[in-house]
Amino acid sequence: MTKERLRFAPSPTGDLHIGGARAALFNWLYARKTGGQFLLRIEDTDRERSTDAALESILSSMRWLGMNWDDEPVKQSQRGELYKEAVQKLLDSGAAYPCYCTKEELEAEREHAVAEKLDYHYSGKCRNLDQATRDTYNKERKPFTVRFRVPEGETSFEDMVHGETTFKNESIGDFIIARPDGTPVYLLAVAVDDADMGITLVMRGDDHLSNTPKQLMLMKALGAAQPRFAHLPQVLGMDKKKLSKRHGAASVMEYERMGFLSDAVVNFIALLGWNPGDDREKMSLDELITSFSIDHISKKSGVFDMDKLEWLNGQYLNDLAPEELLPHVTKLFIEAGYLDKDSAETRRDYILSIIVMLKERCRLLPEFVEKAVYFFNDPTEYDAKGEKKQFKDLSAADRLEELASRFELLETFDIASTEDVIRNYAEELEVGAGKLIHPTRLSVSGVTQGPSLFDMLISIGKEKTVARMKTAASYIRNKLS
RNA sequence: GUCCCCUUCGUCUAGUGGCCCAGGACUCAAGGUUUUCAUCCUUGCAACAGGAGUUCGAUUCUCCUAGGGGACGCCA
Repeated sequence: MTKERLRFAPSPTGDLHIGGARAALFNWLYARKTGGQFLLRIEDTDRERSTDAALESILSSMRWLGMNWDDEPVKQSQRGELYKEAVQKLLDSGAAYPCYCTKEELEAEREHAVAEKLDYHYSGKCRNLDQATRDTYNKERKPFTVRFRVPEGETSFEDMVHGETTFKNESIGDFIIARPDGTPVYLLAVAVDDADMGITLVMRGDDHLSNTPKQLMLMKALGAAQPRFAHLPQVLGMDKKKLSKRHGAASVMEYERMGFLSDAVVNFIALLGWNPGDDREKMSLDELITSFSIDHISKKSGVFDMDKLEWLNGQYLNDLAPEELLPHVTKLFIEAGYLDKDSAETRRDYILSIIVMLKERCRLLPEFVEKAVYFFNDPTEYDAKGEKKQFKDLSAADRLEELASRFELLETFDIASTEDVIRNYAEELEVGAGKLIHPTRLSVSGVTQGPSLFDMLISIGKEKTVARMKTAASYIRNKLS
């Protein structure tokens, strides 16, 4: 069996879209699974909208997601000759013809059809022009586009996800394949490139389903081998409309910025319109490769559910070893001003301990920053609700001060000793330990929730713990006097 | 308008004629664990678009209707 050759063909007019990323991923997975080739083709024939920056952004998103490609990416803008030859070949064989209709004329035709509620196709006005007329037009240097002469009959193909799909050719009007300046139009470029690149399987969005017969006809007329097709369902936003900027985040880059892990994003995207055939949800890249199969691709378009992505990301965050999280979290801490580069080195163990305490409490990377403030800064204010409950009278201040001084006397400030202090004092006061734990937490962290109090205290250290408790005590006295 | 595609819980989905008064996951709700929060565990709510067939039997097959999407560009 010959090796499969697949391709992803983005047009560099913006960042890598979630839908595009999914198409790329499926192609990549299939290529890697079958030991085939995964090629990149940059569809930049629209010079107006294509930019190098967009191309770079797309490539970097692909790298971030963990996809690599074989060979150098092919750029359509550099293959003008190839398309010209193909157009000439089609012209010579009579499979295509020059069309001298102007944009205005065509526009009028179209408007007329719409007004009359008629099915619009190109009228075929220039289809059977005699040679004499063409000669005169050419002598006048009348600009012309090249149109493909759609043959009679029907075009059908076996789509690997939709099954046999048939189009009547009469429902397809003669379409333009080259502009007056000789540049090719999408349909032609794709047909020529897929043939030239030896693509064996085209996997792309199902918005291309009705383009497929046109490409097939072109390839046939060109005498090229035809690839197989697999059309992927659309990715929709929560409102069931095509995912776009208005849905908040439509590009891969935005998810990176929001603090998602690439593995979680890939995993989630893979499950959009595909399933492994069993109940697995959290899957590594390798698992995805071995499990991937086209017959588990869905026909139904799917909604991008951010809640589920966040949940998945939380699973990844929680399952990752602290060491693996270290670079990500350190970077964010530096950005937040908690650390500088040097102290990040020396305080490695401290950061690691914070990660251990917080990772099961976070779903997104940036949550580490907000949840870790008090590991770096003294609280500047106290949670309002907590304050109302824990700092409501002078005895709260007394207790904090008493605890602080008992902590101060401790020779070893560890989990066992701090817990002893709290529990013993609670017993003396004949109250539950919670009565001391909650105010202590609030005084040291400023918030009412977080990791185990004792873990937190020893991590912050005796000195700071004591100081913060004393500060809180005088804060209470001040407020109540 | 014409052609093509699609239709299972709010969402992602399993299901290829009996195992389905439809299973899993997210969300939500309730309970348990926990010093708090989170994690984790348990339980619950919640769907085969509608109608005709075919069949002993349809979520699964056929047809029709409705709804949604795509194409009909000198955009890709």
